[in-house]
Amino acid sequence: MVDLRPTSETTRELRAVGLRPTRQRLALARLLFGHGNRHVTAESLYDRTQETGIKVSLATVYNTLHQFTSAGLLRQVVVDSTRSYFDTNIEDHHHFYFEDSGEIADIPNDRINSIAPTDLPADTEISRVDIVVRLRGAR
Amino acid sequence: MVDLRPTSETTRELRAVGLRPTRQRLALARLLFGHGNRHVTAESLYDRTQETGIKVSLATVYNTLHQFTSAGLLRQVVVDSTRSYFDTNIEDHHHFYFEDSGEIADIPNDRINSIAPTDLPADTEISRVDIVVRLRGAR
DNA sequence: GTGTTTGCAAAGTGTTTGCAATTTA
DNA sequence: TAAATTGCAAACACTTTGCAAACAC
Repeated sequence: MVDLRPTSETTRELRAVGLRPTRQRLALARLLFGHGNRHVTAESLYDRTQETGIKVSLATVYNTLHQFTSAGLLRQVVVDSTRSYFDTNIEDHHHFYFEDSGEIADIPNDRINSIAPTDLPADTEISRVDIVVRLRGAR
Repeated sequence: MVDLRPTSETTRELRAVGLRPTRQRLALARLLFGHGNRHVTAESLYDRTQETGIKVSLATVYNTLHQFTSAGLLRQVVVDSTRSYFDTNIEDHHHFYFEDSGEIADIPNDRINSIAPTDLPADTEISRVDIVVRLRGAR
């Protein structure tokens, strides 16, 4: 017998990457992917769930962010050695980091990803090139 | 009366940046600056003090690394959101990060530091541009 | 029903801090 | 001796984990 229940877009996307579409994962996915590119920390995402009335624990937010990252739905951004940032934009691009506020933003019209150092150490391959333009001042 | 005690190079350098040349700071400075460029974490530097028989606490290693950084003798490198790395090379340059081992190395013949995004957000100025080439494989 | 996921609280990791004792100048 | 520095242990911030209860299929 075929399952005829309505299946949302998000439900399908989670299934597509092998994750059960649980209530918590669906809610987090909608927060993350429903409104353009986002840069979040576990804490900031958890805060949004609380404001929105979503019932989920902080531990589950951490776990879910990592599961989404492993599944290729998110990318982790390293700019600060005290917090982990996650980016919903998984395309090749780089970041501004606002030192004063701790915020992150994608560098628009990013033309600097053609960097490919030729002299790599023996037996290594590039996993990724991260460029962070650290800014002082507004925002 | 003039102080005629022998004053080492390191002693003078510490005084020059306004830090009292204490036994601990001298020993750490010698470990850090005595043998070419180094990339250390507080823990790795502390381990070296223990091997070398230098008596210093881990808290002092942390404090000293930050004091040296504020004084411009070290540069902090962000590559991993769990550990803080410090680099004795304070010139403008970038890094390889060996994901497998957690090690850092300067990118040799670094010709990629001329990146200066033109479209900066309003009222900001560049504090620094960090480029990390993340590698998988050997080392 | 069976295996997966969740939530909680406890444990973990790297780092910072308060303060008395020590050292430097 | 006055001020700066150290070491210790306790506190901290962020993150991960163990396990029983809840959930998805």
